[in-house]
Amino acid sequence: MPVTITIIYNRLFDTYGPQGWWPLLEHDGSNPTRTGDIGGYHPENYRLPETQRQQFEICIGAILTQNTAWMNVEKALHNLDNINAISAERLLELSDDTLKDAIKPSGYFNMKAKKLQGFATFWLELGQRTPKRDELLAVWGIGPETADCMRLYAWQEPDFVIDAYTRRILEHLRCIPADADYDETRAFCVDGLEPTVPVYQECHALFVEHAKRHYARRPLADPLLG
DNA sequence: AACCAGGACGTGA
DNA sequence: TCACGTCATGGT
Repeated sequence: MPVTITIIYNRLFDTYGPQGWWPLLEHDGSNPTRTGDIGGYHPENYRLPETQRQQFEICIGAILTQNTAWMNVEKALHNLDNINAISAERLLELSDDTLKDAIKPSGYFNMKAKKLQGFATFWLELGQRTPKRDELLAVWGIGPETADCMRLYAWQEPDFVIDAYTRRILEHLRCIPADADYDETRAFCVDGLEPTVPVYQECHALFVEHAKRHYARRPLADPLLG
């Protein structure tokens, strides 16, 4: 009996419950918010984002979190918020040095400053429209995962997100071959899973939560070793 | 104190 | 196509 994505999803959801992604700096507090080291989650509220500001925040967060711990991204987002730069117009008004300084905690600040400026320009050209996946991929600095994150969380389009954690888990469970690429991994996830935005959002977030707990690359420091 | 984090791009073979 | 180097800060 092969392990299907449905079985995995149901077990993860039973274990961890709704994750409330994508985390936002601020949102309607009437909905339950996960407390802990990192705020901003909004379990069971699938109506976010409700403003263009939140939509833009998700997009730049998706860029800033490339190969970077979310905690560091949060610092960068707070810095940008403090200079009122969570908006395409304001972000483009910043000098390179000001922008780099604000996002420094998220690492790769030279690259990411360029990526944010490129995306902000694209955002303004886009207007109110929902970007197609290919349009996002054509923007320098936006690859498959970032594009899917933007569409799934910022624009509520049912694009399944594959990240390193998802690959690691599915490979370990022998659901996909070791050399599976993005699209092959995505095909496994999409096949059999209810193609709705809430399910896709939760599934991605649940993979991350599960991997953080059980798929660390190396064991955590053991006090026995001094 | 090394190891790695919610990737993407440029390069050479 | 593809394997590999580069980008960089901060938590554990």
